[in-house]
Amino acid sequence: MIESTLVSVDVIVLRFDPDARAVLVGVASRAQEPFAGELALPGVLLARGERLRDATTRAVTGKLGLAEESVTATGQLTTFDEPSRDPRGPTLSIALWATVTRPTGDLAVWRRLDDVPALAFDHDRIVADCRPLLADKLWRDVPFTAGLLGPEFTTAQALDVTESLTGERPYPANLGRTMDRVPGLERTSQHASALPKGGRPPLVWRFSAGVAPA
Amino acid sequence: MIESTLVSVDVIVLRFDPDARAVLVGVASRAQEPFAGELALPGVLLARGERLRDATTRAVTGKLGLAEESVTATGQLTTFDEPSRDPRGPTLSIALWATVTRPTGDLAVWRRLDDVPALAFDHDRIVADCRPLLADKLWRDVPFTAGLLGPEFTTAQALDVTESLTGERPYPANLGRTMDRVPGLERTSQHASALPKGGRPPLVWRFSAGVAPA
DNA sequence: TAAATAGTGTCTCTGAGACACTATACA
DNA sequence: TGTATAGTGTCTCAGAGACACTATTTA
Repeated sequence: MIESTLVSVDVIVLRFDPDARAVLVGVASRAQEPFAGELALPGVLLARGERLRDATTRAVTGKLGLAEESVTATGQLTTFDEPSRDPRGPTLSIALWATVTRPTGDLAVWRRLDDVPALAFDHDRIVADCRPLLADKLWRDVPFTAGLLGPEFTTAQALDVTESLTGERPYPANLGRTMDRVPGLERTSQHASALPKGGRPPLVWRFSAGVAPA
Repeated sequence: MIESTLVSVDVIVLRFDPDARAVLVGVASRAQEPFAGELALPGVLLARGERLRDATTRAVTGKLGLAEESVTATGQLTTFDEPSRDPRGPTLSIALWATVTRPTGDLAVWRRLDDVPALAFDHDRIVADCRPLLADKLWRDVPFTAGLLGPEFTTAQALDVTESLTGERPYPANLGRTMDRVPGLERTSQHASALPKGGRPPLVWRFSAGVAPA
């Protein structure tokens, strides 16, 4: 019988912060060696028979201190198999994404996706390699998009999220046409509450019931 | 210490057969229980510290009986985590692709990608879920494309491969423009040898040295 | 010359990008 | 009325798709 590899699950936890007008990544200070005290992506060892989705939730709740209900969507990215990535020995790392709602009283350090600090293990590489994959999901992967933006949002917020993920801010008219083609997303005629600094109140976009997160 | 999950690697082995004018998948009859005698994708358990690339080669050589040199390119697809997928107990399955050259004296059963027979485990599902991912790689993932078609090929062969993977046969002129934009692929002015049934001899496309498989 | 195959020129349609212009709020 | 924000109409350009037409071989 072959001795099997350990499998860890490392999660890129994303959240849109309307005040910061940016997508944030949740990382946490490591409690134990190796890399104690350094920032790292939340990760756990996959238990025998455990689903990836469950391990993702376990990492987000256990390492970032978020409530289970705040996880709005999850999914796979890629697998990293460099044997020396963990000094304790060879482990496979399955990279996953999770979108979460604004947390209350969590342990996480939230940093802008375009300004992620140095992380432990090979987590810098995981973030770098997975960023294009995440950017590609926006407006194409409906659960990802709905999980990130929530059931209702304005065009300006959609612009902010797009800029955070792709690095480029599209023209509003063009983004509007992109959104018109997203299944389950509809342009409402409802106006959002007025802005603090004046200006025309924005219209609201809404994901229909089957698609929107709880 | 958490008891860790077993990780298996299941490979979708692809090869272009110019005579059949189609992309073929290599499967093999299982030698042992469970599912002894049934066809299955070549797969192995990932050893501790083993790279995915090495496990892929091991599966292709061990289960299909191909030479190591016939593997021209490999890559990741997705991970399947359904706990009941293997009756022996919960295992994670990492699906990978490999492209190979025409084998000599192998154990494999080669079937057209559009006519894959019923397979053991959840391999039907793996093939079904991964087909769109494979189709998406053609002309976009250069190692995949070069591995499948080899260093030199004709437009007609490119049409056959495209039809096998996507289900639709493009117009030659349009496919030519797609290929013009593939980095490392060049349209030569060299004619292939004349055809058995008459007709204009086709031009040859060539992958440049750094890109083409050995 | 007919049949079979290969290759090209070009029209159309769609979607991304760019930008000027219009609309609606607060001070 | 000025400033700040939001939203729209439309031009342009690139790429996908479609197709008619031309080219080169064998029988």
